[in-house]
Amino acid sequence: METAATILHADLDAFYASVEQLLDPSLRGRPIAVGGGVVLAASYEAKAFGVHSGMPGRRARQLCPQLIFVGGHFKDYQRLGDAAIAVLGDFTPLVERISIDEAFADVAGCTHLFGSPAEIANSIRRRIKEELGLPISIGVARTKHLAKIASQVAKPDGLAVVDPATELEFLHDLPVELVWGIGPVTRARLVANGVHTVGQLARMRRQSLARLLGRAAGEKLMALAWNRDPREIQMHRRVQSAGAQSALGRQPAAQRVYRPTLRHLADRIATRLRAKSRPGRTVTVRVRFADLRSVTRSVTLDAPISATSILAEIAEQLVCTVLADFPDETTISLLAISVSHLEEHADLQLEFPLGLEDERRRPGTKLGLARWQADRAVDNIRERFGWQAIGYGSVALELSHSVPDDFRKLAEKNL
DNA sequence: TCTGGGGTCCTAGGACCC
DNA sequence: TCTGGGGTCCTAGGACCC
Repeated sequence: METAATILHADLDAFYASVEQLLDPSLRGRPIAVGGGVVLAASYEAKAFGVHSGMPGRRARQLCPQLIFVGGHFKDYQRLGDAAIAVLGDFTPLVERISIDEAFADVAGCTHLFGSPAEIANSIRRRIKEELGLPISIGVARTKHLAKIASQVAKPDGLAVVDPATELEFLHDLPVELVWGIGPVTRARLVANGVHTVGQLARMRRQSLARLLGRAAGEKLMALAWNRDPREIQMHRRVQSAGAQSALGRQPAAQRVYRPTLRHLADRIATRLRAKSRPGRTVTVRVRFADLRSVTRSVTLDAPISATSILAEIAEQLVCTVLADFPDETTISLLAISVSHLEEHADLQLEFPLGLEDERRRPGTKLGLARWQADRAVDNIRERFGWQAIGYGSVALELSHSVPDDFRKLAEKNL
């Protein structure tokens, strides 16, 4: 007996743009883009002109002269995104949120209460439309992978249910790039080998696929092409890393440029790590040069850290090694810091000896305890008076950013 | 004319240990 | 002297996703 199709994938349509059109009715039916220097989201009317997220604002205006740019109501995005996901939670606790506007749910255990999966999906869509005023597309299938594909096929504002009896016919007619994990590079490789559809992918020989894409990737894609997706709904996922980055345009590779930027990035990351008591052991920096090539350097410490100044200093050392390795590169266009190997500390007190331990291994720096206390003081002041109330000495709070900090926060996952 | 910022996972080589 | 296997961790790079 085959399993029933009980996995839902729900995806709010053009989410940020839809919220803007909800808040300001004069924007409805018109091409709009959230953002300015860069497009953060585009309405369907704008997408029809080829406008998409990540696109430079100038380019978008060229493609669509009547495009309306709106600043963005980030608090409302968070509020409405949370509310939409909460509607799913009214039907089943088995909800896995993927991002602010997207989630999986397994309704196998609640069909006796609310009807078939298709009926549940319809109820969810109706409620989100009536209560929040937002369009949402839902795919229903036997696996997460196929449910996600179905929701993409259903867009905009639609429902697609894939009957297990005919799922392979449905899947095999689709273009390969709809498969999760096939991006531009992999698609190009497949197309170069005459593989355009999921069906053609499914009929490839394992050896050919492994040669083309590597063994693990090949096996994974072959499984998905036959709709063998073993992934289950995961309600609570722990995040593996926390990072921040800043595009710089074109700046000289000089300390007066990278020091304040790294301080700012380290400040943002370390504050999050301390707030969740999740210090990390591995620090990675990425330096992107003017030609968009990027280089990474990382170091894994004996003990986890979450102190702003320590993170900033390690990051600066790593950036120095990059610049020393590439002496001909005099212009940088982006700096990034990421902290991984995150540990879990129930109590921040545990980091006391670790700060001292770090001190022991890196003699000549200031006392770790003092740094820890300084961070706690800054955290406390910010908790009471806001982020801008206080900063570290050489951190440039007034750094100009192409993307507002409020938008960045939306993308942060809970540690 | 150069895509911003937050993430995940995989690969391959080398160090090191048994 | 040359040969071998297996496992873990670290590092650098790359593809992909939202």
